Amino acid sequence: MAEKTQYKTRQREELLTCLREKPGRHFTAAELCACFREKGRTISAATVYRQLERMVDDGLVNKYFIDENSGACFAYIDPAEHWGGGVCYHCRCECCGKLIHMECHEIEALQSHLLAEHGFSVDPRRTVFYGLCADCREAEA
Amino acid sequence: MAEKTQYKTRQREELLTCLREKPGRHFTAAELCACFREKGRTISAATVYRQLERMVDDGLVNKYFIDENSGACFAYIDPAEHWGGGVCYHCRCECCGKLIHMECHEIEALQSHLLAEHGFSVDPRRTVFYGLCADCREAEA
DNA sequence: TTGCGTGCAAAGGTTTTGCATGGCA
DNA sequence: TGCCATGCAAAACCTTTGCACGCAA
Repeated sequence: MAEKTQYKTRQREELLTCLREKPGRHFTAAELCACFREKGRTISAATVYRQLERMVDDGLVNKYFIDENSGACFAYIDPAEHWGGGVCYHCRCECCGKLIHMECHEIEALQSHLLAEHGFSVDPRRTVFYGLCADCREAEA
Repeated sequence: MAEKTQYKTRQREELLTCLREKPGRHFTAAELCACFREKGRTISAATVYRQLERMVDDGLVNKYFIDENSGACFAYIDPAEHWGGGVCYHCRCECCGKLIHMECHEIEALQSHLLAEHGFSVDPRRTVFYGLCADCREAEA
């Protein structure tokens, strides 16, 4: 992956810090820019995108397409907390719109099954389970 | 869902015709506009988006995000393929766009697990597994 | 010093919105 | 007739790109 020399610039380091501060949480590019602004630091949107693209290539960060109304999301892959590649799945409640992060062995097992028995390799970055969350199911009853 | 009166306009009917002509195939908004142009018919992009949004709300059409570099895709939901008896899930190949219909006990088992252990009730009609099909995985290797 | 990274601004594409007009029921 | 849908254009967005300058090694 990381074929080219990589400089340790201030922007790159602070970007990684922002991402690592909330492990498992996903950020849009705009949210990361805001994260810099809150700390009185600066970064340009172009740099955010360029660095994130590189981090995705290097396997440091995952890119998700979850929310149809905003852009792509990025999340740091915590090697300590994540098992099996550091990917979590997402569930979207059709009723309240809530997004649920889920690390679940059964989903991982299904992923293996689909690959082994159906030849289909699931991409967790884009796969979202749609349905009803516990709160909304309760409210409906 | 369909709360408001819905007029049968020329544009709406022809849009549905375009979508139904190639069942299971997904179209971008731009492709649908092109589809009209080829037939010597006209429609504005705004109308395409407004009608598609409504069709998604009404459960006539699914909205997909397959290609990160182009926009959203829309596909007509063939009622014949969605019988009431068995649970049918869909897998979408991100590479060739193929839609795979799948009846799989493991997926249903996962569905039960998510409901029992996580309180999340999956909606199979809207949930799509994105990834790579067997053919495209082979081609990549 | 060398060449990669950055910022800025402009361009690219997709999708949404405001407003006047047109058309269905 | 009363609304709703449409078309057009502009705007809003997200993301990429070109170019000159700055900075890490």
